[in-house]
Formats: sequence, C-alpha cells, structure tokens
Amino acid sequence: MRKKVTIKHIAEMAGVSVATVSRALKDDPNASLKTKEKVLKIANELNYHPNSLAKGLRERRTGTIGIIFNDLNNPFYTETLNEISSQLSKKNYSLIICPSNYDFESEKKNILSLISRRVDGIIMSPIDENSENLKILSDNHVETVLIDCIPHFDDKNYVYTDHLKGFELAIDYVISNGHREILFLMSRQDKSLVKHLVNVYRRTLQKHRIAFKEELIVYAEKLTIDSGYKVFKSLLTEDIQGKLLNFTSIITMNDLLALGVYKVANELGINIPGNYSIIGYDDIETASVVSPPLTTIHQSRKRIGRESVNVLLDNIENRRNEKKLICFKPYIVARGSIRSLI
Amino acid sequence: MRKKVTIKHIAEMAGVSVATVSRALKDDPNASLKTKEKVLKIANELNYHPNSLAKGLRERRTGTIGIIFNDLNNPFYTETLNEISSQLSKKNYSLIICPSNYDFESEKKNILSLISRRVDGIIMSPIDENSENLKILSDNHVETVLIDCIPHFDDKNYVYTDHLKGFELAIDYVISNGHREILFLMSRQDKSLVKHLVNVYRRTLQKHRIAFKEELIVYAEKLTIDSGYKVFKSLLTEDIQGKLLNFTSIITMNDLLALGVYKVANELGINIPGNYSIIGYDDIETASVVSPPLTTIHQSRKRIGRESVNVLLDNIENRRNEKKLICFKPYIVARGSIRSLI
DNA sequence: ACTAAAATTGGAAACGTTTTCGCTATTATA
DNA sequence: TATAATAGCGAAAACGTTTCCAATTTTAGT
Repeated sequence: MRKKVTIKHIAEMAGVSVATVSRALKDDPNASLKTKEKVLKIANELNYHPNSLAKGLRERRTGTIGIIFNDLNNPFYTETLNEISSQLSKKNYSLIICPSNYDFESEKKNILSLISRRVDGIIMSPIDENSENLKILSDNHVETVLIDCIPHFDDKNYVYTDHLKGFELAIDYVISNGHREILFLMSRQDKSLVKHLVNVYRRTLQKHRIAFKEELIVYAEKLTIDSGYKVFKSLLTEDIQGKLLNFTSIITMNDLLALGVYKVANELGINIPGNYSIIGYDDIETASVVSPPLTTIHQSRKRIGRESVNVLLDNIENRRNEKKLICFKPYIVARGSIRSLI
Repeated sequence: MRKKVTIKHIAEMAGVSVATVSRALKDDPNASLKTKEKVLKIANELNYHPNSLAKGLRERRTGTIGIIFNDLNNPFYTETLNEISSQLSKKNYSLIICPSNYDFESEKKNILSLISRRVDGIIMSPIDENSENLKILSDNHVETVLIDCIPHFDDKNYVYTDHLKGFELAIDYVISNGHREILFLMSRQDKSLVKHLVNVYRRTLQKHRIAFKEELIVYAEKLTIDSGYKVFKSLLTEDIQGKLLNFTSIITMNDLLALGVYKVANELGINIPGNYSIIGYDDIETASVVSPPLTTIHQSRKRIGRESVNVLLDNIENRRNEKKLICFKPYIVARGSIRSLI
C-alpha cells in the first residue's frame, strides 16, 4: 500500500483550503457550487478515495457493524447473515464478521477486537446467554443485539425465536402421531440450549404421561451433518452396553443432524418414515429436497436478520436507549418424515 | 458510544508520557520492566481498549482483509469463507465481508468501500474475470487474490479450480456410461463461466462424435436449489414449443441446481438414475445425503481458502510483488446418480 | 454608494495512536 | 574517578479527516 492522495493534495491543486475541500466533497451547503465542481473534478482526476480511518477517528463512528456468529457452516446462520448483510449494505454500513465456533475464548477475542475497531454496534449469537463475555459488552457500552438465544439481561436487545415453544411443538406433534418412544438427538456444542431442551423434553413427555428415559437423549459432537451421521450410525451398528435402544421416532436439535440420520438410513437401507419417523428443526432449504421431505420446525432467518438490523440501527442512529425484545413464534412444517401410528 | 479511555489518561495516572505508555503497552524493549507493569495495571483498571482507527491511521495498515464473494447462500462460498476466516483469525486479521450477489454495481461499491477502509488486502470471486472493477483494484495497488475464476491479468494472484477441466471430466464420465443425450443445466448468473462452459460442452461432445444440440442447454435464473427446481419442473410439465426434449442425463453447473432437480424428481415420482442420470459440480456436503447420493465433481474449499490467505499474507507481510497462480485439479466423486447404459 | 446581512472561505484544533530525535540518568569501561 | 556507552524517557510531529470560529467576500436593501 503506497502513498495515497489526500484532501490536502486536492486543496493544493484547487487552490483552496482543506476545510473547503472537505465541505465540497460532502456536498455541504456552506460551499459554493463553483468550488464543489472544481474540487470534485480534481478529486476524480487524482483518483481520490477518502480515508475512513481518519474520518472514523474524527467523527467517533465508523459505519461498521460487527457480527459474531457461532458457526458459518450452518445454513441457519449464513442465511441470517445474508439478510443482515443486504440490509446493512442498503444503509451503507460495512460488516466485520467473526465466527466464534462455539468457543468462549474465541468469542472473547472477537468481542475485544470489535471494540478496538470501534464498531458502531454488534449483532451476535452468544454461546451462553449469561457469560462474562457479554458483560464486557455492557462495560463498554456497545450497542448489542443478541439473536438465537434466550433473553437474560435487560441492557441488551434480543431478536429470537422461541425455541422452547418450538421444540414443545415438535414433541407434541410426534406424540400426536402415536409415538411414545422418542429419541432426542442433541449436541452439547450449543451448551446453553441443551440445558433448557432437556427440561422441555421431560416436561412435555410428562404432560402426555409418557415415561422419561435418560438413555433416549443422545449427544452428537457438533451440530453438523457429519456428527449426526456418526452418532446415529454407531447407535445402530454398535449396540452399546449390550442393550439395543427402542424408539420409533427421532427429534433432532437441528436439520443438519437430521440430514446425518438420512445419510445413515440411505446407507443401511433403513426406511424413513417406515422404520423411524424423524422431525428436524430450522427448516433449512435442503429439508424439502431429501426424500421423504423432512418434517421440521420453521424459524425465519429473513425476519431475524431484518429485525436485528432494524433494532440495532434504530438504537444507534437515534441514540435510543430502550432495549427491545422481539420474539418470533416457530411453526411446524409437516412433510413426509413422520409416520402416523394411529 | 461514549467517551473512551485513551493512552493519555493512562499517561496521566501513571505520571509518564504518552510515548512511554505506548511503548509499555506494546512490550517495547525501550521501556523498563517497572513502568511496563505499572502501565499495564492501570490500563486494566481503566478498562482500556486501544483504538484501532488511530493505530491504523498512523501505521498505514489496518490488519483487515476484505472479502467480496458472489453469494453467501452457496455452501461453496461459505465453506471457503470459513476456512479463510479461521486462517486469518490465527494471524489476528479481521475480515470485512461483502456479498456482491453477482451484481456489477454492488461489486464496485464494495471495492470502493474496502479501499476507503484501507484494508491490507482483498480476496474476491470476481463476477467477470475481465471487468472495469478489477482495474480499480490495480489502479489503487491493493493486493488482491482472485478465486474461483479463470486467470486473466498478470498483476493479480489467482487461486482457483480448473473448471474447464472439471466439466470436461463430468461430460466424459457421463458419455463413458453410454449417454448421448445430455442436458446441460446452467445459469447465466455466473456470466463469465457460462461462455466458457458452452465451448467445453460443444468441444467435448465433438470429441466423442456426438451432435451438439443448442436446445439441450437450459438456463436457470440463479445458481440455487429453487431456481433449479423451477426450471426443471417447467421443463418436464409444460412441454415447451410443443416438442418434448429428449435426454437421458443431466449435467448441472453446480450441486444446488442438481438438488433442485432431485426435488422435482421426488415430487413427480421420477426415478434417479432410472429415468434420468445426473451429475453435479462442487461436491457440497448434502450431495452425499440425498438418495441416491449425487455423483459430482469435487473442488476443495479448504485448500482454496487456505492457499488464498497464504498467498495474500505472504505478499502483504513480505512486501513481495511476484504474483502467484495456484490451480487445483478437480476430480470426480462417483456415487449413485449415474446409470450405466452399457 | 453605504451599510447590513448572507454566503464562502481559511486557520487551527481535535480525534488517538506511533515513532523519531534528543535529553537525562544510569551503568560499564578504562 | 573520569569517560564512554547505554537504558529509559519526553516532546513533538505525523497519519487524514471534520468542524468551530473568525475573517473575508459577495449580495441585497436603502
């Protein structure tokens, strides 16, 4: 990166002061039309590009939003990201993106980096809804929207789907189709959600007077297709502890895990929903292309993305201080992967 | 964003000059151990976070890399992005991401924004390998790595997969399985690749002495599952111009389009590969979970991501000026979606 | 033509760092 | 003990903007 042309060079060429150039370039009413034209012409000739660092330093705002997401290989996050990015781009904000990979240290590092870069705001999916890391944000008064988590602080904005409701919906649906042995495939990668879901699972079974069996909760390593594949395959092939698990249906923590199950089924010649019924969560696009199409719980990435930037920019640009809580209700998308036993 | 503590405040508290604080904080050998400890302690107490803007302004480097990618809904790009991001994070670079959505104006806007933000380098998938936009980068001497395209300039680095070879491989493979009526499903969204692929298709057919039929090239609107679904469905249901197309196999420009075809097949009860054989391109993860698993051409996102940051950082940090050309050879992953007619 | 008001302009400070250069203590060398 | 070398520090400039304030020029009003 070599020497760049600055406002100073333009000023010299135009025979005016830097102050005037600055005004001319930003189309300030306090600059005459004549100088505006002259300055603009010279700026173009010199191939001038304003230095955002200097601007940001002086103005104490950068026009940059930071994003910290758990996992960019998960379509849920990338689709949300996409919507966020297109909304922000319309308003001329840039986007610094940091994947945390569900790692606290990495999350912390990212937060500190964004603070140093003086982003105007942060949208993030926190690893845990109550962690030290979030306190750092509060201490530094950075405007934050938390997504995809359960509200916990009242000095932060939340835009989220009610997962507790969503999973209850899923379990209800499976049960209403006559299933009573329901495998729940989770992953401890999402540390905080797991705790809640175990409760939801237990409570919902109880509601229907079905016995809760610890061993029907199974953990994949990560929330990926491959992890789902591995754990389900070993579940079916190595029969652990000498006893085979009994279940007629499967609920997965997200669609990726469900796709892992599909992959196993294909390989082993297992029929869905003949042998096992299955329901996913998220409603990613591929859910509708596999065969049979996957029944799942839908949460809208578009709306989460859109609302989170709305809330964020509203607070930033109007210096508001009320914190918002926006909750979306998930709904079920019934397709072909649940067999009725009734 | 309110008042922040600066190096100046620390200096006052510690009773030293700002120069000393600066040195102490960066562990400069020209600062005594005693002052280092004192300064560090105060910095922590005051909750100090260095201002990257000021630092960048002064140092003429920002520790930021810009990424301009066509489409963040495409797993090919997000997986590449993931690898890039984890490599960069290791070296403490930040990442500004800009989706161009295959739109020239948007690409241009992104480039200008990144230049203004004084990124240290750019990794981008250009919409066209020979566009005005790329000249802007040259004019401003910003270190650039172009990925996923065909090399064209010699003042830029390229890290890419040889798609021409890749598609030839695909066509050869289909033909070697006895197919002679091959539908090619493309999308003009990737403007520049289409031109080349039409030639590859034509040439490869010729090599095998098979007649080229214009009407067997079909265009989806975008490179997405949904676009593939729509165009293939209308191809099968509305029989256009009164004549039904005759083909036994399909080549798609990427796996997403192929998944669209799968979706149609599921809906209409069409058997793959019984009724139609199909081969995709990219080898995204879902290719292996659909049924039958999709035969496709593999290109490695990991390697592209890794090499592009290697090349970029090497050039930036060592002020090199030789431009590199790194080409990966794609290979075929034979699964179950091609039926042999022989 | 003379004054008052309005429109343009320029000077300079400020944003928060890093770094060069020179100065003062301190230590090592003879 | 005198001198040379070195370690540690501070002052100030620089990075490239924006903006306040004051100065100047232009325009309008009589």
